[in-house]
Amino acid sequence: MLSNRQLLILQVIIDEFIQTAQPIGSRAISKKQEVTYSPATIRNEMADLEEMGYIEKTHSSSGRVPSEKGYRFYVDHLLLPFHLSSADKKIISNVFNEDLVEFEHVVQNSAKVLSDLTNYTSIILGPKVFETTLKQLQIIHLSSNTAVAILVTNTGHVEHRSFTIPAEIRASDLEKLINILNEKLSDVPIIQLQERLQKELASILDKYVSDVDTAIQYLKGALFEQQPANLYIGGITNIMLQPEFNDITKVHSLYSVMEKEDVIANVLRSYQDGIHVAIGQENKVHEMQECSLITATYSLAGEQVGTVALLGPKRMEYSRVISLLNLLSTQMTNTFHRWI
Amino acid sequence: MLSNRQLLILQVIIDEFIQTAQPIGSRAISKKQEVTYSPATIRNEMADLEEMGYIEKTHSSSGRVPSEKGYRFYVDHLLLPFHLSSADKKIISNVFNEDLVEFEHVVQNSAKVLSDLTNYTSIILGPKVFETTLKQLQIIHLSSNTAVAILVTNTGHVEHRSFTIPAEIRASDLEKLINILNEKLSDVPIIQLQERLQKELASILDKYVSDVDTAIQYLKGALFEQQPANLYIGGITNIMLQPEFNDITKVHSLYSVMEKEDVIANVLRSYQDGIHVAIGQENKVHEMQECSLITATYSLAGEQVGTVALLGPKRMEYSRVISLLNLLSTQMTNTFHRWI
DNA sequence: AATTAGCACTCGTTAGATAAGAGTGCTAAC
DNA sequence: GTTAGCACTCTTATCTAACGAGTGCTAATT
Repeated sequence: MLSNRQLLILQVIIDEFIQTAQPIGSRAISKKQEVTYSPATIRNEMADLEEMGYIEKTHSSSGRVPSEKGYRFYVDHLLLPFHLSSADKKIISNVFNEDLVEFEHVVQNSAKVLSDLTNYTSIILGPKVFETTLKQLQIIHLSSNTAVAILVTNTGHVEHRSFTIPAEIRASDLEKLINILNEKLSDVPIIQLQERLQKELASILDKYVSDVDTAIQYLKGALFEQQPANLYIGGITNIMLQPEFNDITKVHSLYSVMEKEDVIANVLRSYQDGIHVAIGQENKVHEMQECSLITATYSLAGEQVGTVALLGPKRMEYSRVISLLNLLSTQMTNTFHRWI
Repeated sequence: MLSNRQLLILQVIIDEFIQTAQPIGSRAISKKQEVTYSPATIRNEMADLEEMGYIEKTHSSSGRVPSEKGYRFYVDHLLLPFHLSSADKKIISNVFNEDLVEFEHVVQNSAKVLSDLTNYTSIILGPKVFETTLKQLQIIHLSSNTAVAILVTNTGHVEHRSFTIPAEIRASDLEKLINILNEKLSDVPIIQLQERLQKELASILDKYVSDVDTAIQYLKGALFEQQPANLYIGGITNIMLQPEFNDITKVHSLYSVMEKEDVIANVLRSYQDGIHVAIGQENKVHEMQECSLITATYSLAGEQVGTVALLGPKRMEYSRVISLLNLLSTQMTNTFHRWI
């Protein structure tokens, strides 16, 4: 469909625009080493490329700018394998060489490193606690009527909730309840906990514990209400360095949506296995339609548990970013695998 | 020093500027109900106020704008007691009527409510874990050589760290260690934990546990390294709504410093008991010198444990904000007191 | 037949000029 | 002591002209 010359010109336009954020003119293209044609020839090809929708003008006599279709084609067909510098590789692997190993910790550091390396904004969706299994459940009394419930998973993740113990539940009953639960529910996937609590265990517990319904109700309330989204955002200010975001209203609308952790978490969750690139309007969240979002998933025991993403202008360094995400998600998967 | 008329005019200028963000002219002041003088008279007084440094011109024939000295005088001498609307009061007290009581939870909600009510950015420094006491210490094994250490305080705060257990420590020793620690260290202030661990307990533990040094070393590493700052920021995008921040570079520099949690935490910690107002250059952090920061502290058992703050333009609604902070910090203190 | 040089044309950007308007300082009158 | 009046200053908005980067088209060249 596209001639080799058109491919070359499209590639040059996008590469150049990614660097400069300025419309590219025929003269500038002609001057590039790999291009051997005169500006006039290039103008003809550019007119064709524009007709096909791969590039656009900002006004009638301006140079050309990639369209979203252009970026899409570039990402799908023109991406050259990018060789990460050994410095970059080292910085990333350093994240995984720390001694105190913990999901949250690794994830947070990864977010920071990723945003520092790219000057984009990194978003990491932490492991879904639901897909891990229960290691231990504990209730620790703070005073006569308050306590904190702690849930530890096999991945070292800790969830906790404080709650007030209603007068009608006896402390000894709560103790018994927890003992039984630990015995019965150890290594059960978190996602099944609620169901198991209700269905299988109610009858058993009934024998030992009085007023089991209320107790379970409170336990559920304590443990499952308001699961936090587990989202880490790094380098959020980087977006303001991009020339396409020197308009405060654009930054404001983007930042407002970034504050809504549940919205962002849902966006990331909607991308499964592998690397995904959403360019501009391809993003469903309206406020992100001036941006590109690149996501990669990481896994634990073969099960995909989280997402690493980078948010930047449509004019992103796709090649480098994809390589970085690839490396990082692989390393995360490897590291977490070792822990089980 | 200042005549009543000058006080009145200064008050009107600042009140008006806080609302409009526009320089105030003599004509506008004269039109105010409470002012009975002609523009010419007011111009004379304004010239005097300017000479004394309370107000400034933006250019030679502009209206006047409060100087930082003016704001300082306003805050110190002209602040009228502000009557919060009952709606505001209700919104705040609702934060404390939730059932699931927990420091983090209350603090986070407070930050959100505060920024929503004011349209400024709220910053809350969570309770210093050091000033609370240990309730329980736990080690939960994840696998043969990894575990998570959990520390619960009397305030329902939970700290946790994952760590790898070195080969030279026996699991049974770790168990014994924890048992002894729980027995001996219950209700000890967290801040003293490290010291007590090292000095008083080493000898006792020595009898029961082999290679106690290594074990303690690892425990300390797991518990005390990298204490997170415990900082909650709400409504960070609100700053962009202020006309003085429609320059992207200003927003960027401010946001960059807001990302450095340790810097912000130190700033807040530097203000003790009561309400403090830092206006513009009075802020030590350079990036905040276009802003005003108002802080209030809250206490637990008579001990000040955290700080609530609002960051906005110098042109802040000081009166309302101070009332809100007062109410909120009092409520926090009361609520937390009840929990002990 | 493909490529390129040449040229008229378009449009955004910048600089300067002008006018309007808001506000001041000062003087003289009240 | 207060105020009306007026000349003056400075900002802002609008307009115009010149400039330049880049295009599209045509005709010449390879």
